[in-house]
Amino acid sequence: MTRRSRAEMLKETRANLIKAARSAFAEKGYAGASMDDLTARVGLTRGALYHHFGDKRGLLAAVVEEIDSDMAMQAHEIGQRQTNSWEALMKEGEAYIELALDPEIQRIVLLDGPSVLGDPAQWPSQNRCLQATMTTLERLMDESFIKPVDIEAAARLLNGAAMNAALWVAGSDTPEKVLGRAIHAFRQLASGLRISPDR
Amino acid sequence: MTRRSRAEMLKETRANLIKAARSAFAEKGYAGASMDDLTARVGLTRGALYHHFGDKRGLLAAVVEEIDSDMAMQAHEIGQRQTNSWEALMKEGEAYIELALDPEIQRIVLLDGPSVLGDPAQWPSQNRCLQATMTTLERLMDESFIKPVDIEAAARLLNGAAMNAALWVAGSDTPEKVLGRAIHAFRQLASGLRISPDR
DNA sequence: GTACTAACATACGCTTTGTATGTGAAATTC
DNA sequence: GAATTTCACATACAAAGCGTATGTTAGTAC
Repeated sequence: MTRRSRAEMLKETRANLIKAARSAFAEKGYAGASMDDLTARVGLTRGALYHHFGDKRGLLAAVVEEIDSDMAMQAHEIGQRQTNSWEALMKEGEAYIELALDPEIQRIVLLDGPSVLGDPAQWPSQNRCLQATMTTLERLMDESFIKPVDIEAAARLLNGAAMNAALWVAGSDTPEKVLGRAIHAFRQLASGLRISPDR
Repeated sequence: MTRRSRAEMLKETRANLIKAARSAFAEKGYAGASMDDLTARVGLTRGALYHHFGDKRGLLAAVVEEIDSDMAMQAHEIGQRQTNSWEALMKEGEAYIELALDPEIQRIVLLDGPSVLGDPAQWPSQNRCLQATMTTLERLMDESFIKPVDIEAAARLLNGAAMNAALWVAGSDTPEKVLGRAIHAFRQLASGLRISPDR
């Protein structure tokens, strides 16, 4: 029998709303997205939304959490594929920059997110991207690849640089070209953390 | 006679509106600030606002331009006070971080600005902070203090790092302590651009 | 002094948000 | 297995805010 349990339907509704919100927020921006339209598009009304997420902000928080999680996973996985620890950090940073080329991520996480939810570093999702970078940095320090740095501070600045680079790339007329320049500069900056003054 | 010319009154009205907007946006955030309240506080109605700035966004743009200008001036001036070119860049960066501790700058320029007006680097004000950093970097390159880097790319990432650091500092429980950590990390990252592998 | 324009004020409609209340079906209790 | 509670929504309502269209008044040009 195709009968779905109540819990299953609940999860599906939540997922549907979040999915719709992702595209709506990405297209119209947070302020421009109408909750009536959003919910109607998945065959519901605002009643469902306020039941599940409390308010419009709550929905954005859920969306951001999901995207943030995705980003951290992908970037960290790419980093893990590297054998060289230093390259792992570099590729991870590059991955953030490239991931942020996605308009959805741009608009929702980089632009509207901070405005509505405040400093990303203090999001309930604890900014998994930051966590991932910190983990990588710790490993580098253990292996004496980098100077004894303040891990959190370094991770924050590195991430900030990467995110800003992403905005730059995405906003440019020739993203492909600018991407290369951004990545190169990222590597140069990061090299400031290394022990051996890289080549 | 205390008679003011028409042009003077116009300028004064604009200035009054911008001033009121600065505090209103800083306090309530862009979305939360009511244009009715805002204009009433300086003895006007929304009519004046829409006449001078077109719409709410236009007012924010004007406010951001003013603040951005102030920031760049102050930071650059601090940089110019240094005799050592490298220290100039460092102090300039530190100045940005410290300036951004001002809640007004935080909320308006770092959080709401990008959300409403888009990527700061593409603001009509051309982001004077970025321009200032680029100027300083160029000088450093001429004097062979730093490697031959992509000036724009380096400036963008540096600024991004600084701004992110500022958010971190401001959001922390012990801003004074965190400020030191942020500045130190900033210097370490920036050293990646130097030719001599600083001490 | 007449015509025009700049600098506002007033009035209105539309959209949107949040909340308060209703409802039916499933789950629980006994 | 009937009664009751609870969940997952829908509906209705009130309030606020934005933008626009339309006055209105004071200065300016000629």
